[in-house]
Amino acid sequence: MNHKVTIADIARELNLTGATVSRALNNRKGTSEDTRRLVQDTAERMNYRRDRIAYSLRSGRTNIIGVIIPSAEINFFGSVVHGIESMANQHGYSVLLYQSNEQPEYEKKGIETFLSSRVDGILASIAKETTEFSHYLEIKERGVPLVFFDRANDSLNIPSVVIDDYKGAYIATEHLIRQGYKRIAHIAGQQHLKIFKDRLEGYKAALTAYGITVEDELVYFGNVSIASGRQAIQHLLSLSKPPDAVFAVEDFTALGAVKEIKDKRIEIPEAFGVVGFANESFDEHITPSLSSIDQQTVQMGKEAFKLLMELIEDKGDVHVQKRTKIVLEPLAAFRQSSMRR
Amino acid sequence: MNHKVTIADIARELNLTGATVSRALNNRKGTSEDTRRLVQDTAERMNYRRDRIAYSLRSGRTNIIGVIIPSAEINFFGSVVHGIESMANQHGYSVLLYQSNEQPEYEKKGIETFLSSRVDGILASIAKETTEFSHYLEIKERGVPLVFFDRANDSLNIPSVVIDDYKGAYIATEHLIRQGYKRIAHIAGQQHLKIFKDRLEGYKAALTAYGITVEDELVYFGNVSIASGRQAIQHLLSLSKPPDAVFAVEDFTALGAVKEIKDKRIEIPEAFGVVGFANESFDEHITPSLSSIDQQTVQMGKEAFKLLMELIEDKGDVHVQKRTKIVLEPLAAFRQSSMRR
DNA sequence: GTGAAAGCGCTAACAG
DNA sequence: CTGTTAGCGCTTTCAC
Repeated sequence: MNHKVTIADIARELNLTGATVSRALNNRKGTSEDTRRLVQDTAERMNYRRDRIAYSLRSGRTNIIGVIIPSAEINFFGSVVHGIESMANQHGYSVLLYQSNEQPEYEKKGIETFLSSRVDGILASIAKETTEFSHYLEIKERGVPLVFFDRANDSLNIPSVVIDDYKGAYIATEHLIRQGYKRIAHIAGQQHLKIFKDRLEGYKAALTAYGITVEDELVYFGNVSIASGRQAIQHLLSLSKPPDAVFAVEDFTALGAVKEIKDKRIEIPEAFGVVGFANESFDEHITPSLSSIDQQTVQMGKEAFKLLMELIEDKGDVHVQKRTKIVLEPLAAFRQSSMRR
Repeated sequence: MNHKVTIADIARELNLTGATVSRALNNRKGTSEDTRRLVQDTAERMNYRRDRIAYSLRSGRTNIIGVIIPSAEINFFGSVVHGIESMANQHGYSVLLYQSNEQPEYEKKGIETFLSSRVDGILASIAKETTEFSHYLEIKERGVPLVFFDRANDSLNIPSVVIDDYKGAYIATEHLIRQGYKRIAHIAGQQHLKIFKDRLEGYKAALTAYGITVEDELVYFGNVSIASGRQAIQHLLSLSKPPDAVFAVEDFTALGAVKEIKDKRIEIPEAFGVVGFANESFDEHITPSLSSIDQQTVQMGKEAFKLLMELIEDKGDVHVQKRTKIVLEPLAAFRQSSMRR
């Protein structure tokens, strides 16, 4: 472990001063072509690497962004982080990762750490348990750019990147209609979460658009789980006029539905169609393969980073005040569970 | 955006000097109880937060570790990162995340960034395409602690945390034997990768231990994919004495095998047993659910961080030279595809 | 117990 | 075109 090479070392080596070496290394104007080359070659030879800490202290920029996700163990977020990091890397930024575990206390601690680390900007997906948002507003007050992804809160007036849940639900429902299913049910999620509410709305809108009456008894309110999907099917099939298809609010719920339908020896997709939401990796491997709606996770990460970077670079500009919301298109991922034709 | 509060601000407010404030904030000895309390209260009131950049520049410590993974999109690594970040957070460290995309060029760039950022230590899983390791050795030369997880290279003499692939394969094969299967095949992976080689060895060892002769024709060398699993089954079933069970090197291969076996109308697990490796999330949702070997991903992340932290704190100690290798126990995750009894 | 002063490594003013 | 000086915010000697 040899002593770390600093600008001063290079300066000494070449009988120059630190300032000149710094200028040469950064290709600032005011250095002769000769010295610049000389300095850069020497730096290379001595294996010099700029100290980002010192650079940051002096310049006020860290080229680091903080990212808060509920958990890296959730596929969805791993995928978004993949998009974020790829794009960040491309633009010379590093990613500091923090998990909220769905708890506001962790969120707060993460934000503390990020601010203390002087990150240039923050990307965050709000924890499920969070109901009070002052810690996010503090980021704003500190003048640090912030962008929400996936889990946003419109009332905070903070830029965000989300997907169009309403439209995704609409597409899913429309697909079932076009496949000739006559009574289409919906297994809904908790309605205090906007994404689930939007999906219910999208479902209703599609039915209405095709002249089909929305029947309350065909909407089952579950809690987003495999068990909930099973219960929903049990209930729905017990109706005097049972449905012949279901759009589930999310893939695990759809999976539960599929399992229950199979247990009841009802043929999928011939006698019963199923569509989920999220395009989980298991979708294509179960039998029958599960139709779903893709949320463009990687793209979401990329867009979120790009938006954040714009905010970082426009800082102080009037622009920053402009509320921005990027809404991504959900994509159809239809498979056996709903393809009757 | 009000001006950021510094130690100097607090000192001015209290007619003290920065040195005293710093001591008081950090509970260093040499400050009266009174001033300490006063300073801490004032800091709280003024909403002071220590600047990590300045702290790092002065102290030489960042409390940041760098983590290199192939991709955050791969479940396995998301899970390990979850373990790493949880443990790091608990110990006051932050995680800087970098994806290698399986390419050595990215690895090098990530290492550059980490060293330049003065991370206190580095955790890495080697990229598949990497065959030359000088960039990793440079970390060592720089005196920065490094620990490999999952994908390690024993010849580099660098501490690592891995799972016992040999034993996992042994357990899987033994289980099939105990379930009464008589001719057990193995779909192997590329043998230049140590993990796959170890699994083949474990398979052979289990057979031998139970007095069963290892037959070369029952070992199919595939390339780790669904398609490869299907091909393997086609080949194995065409033998004059076909197997009645298979241990696949990894879950996607096992999945391909299951699909092919089902297509051939052979009953699983009655007429044919299947065990995979990795305990992928789809395992429990396919039909029949897939038996597998769990790799303790979260635990791996936690152990890796703990080991790294020890190295960071023992730095300069003789200890550091001691080669350390933590081998985690693979866990049985047996399900329908192999449970005949 | 507190203050004064120096310095971590870098860059930006200002001179020359 | 290059050097001198100062300072980012913090901690740590060394005095008093």
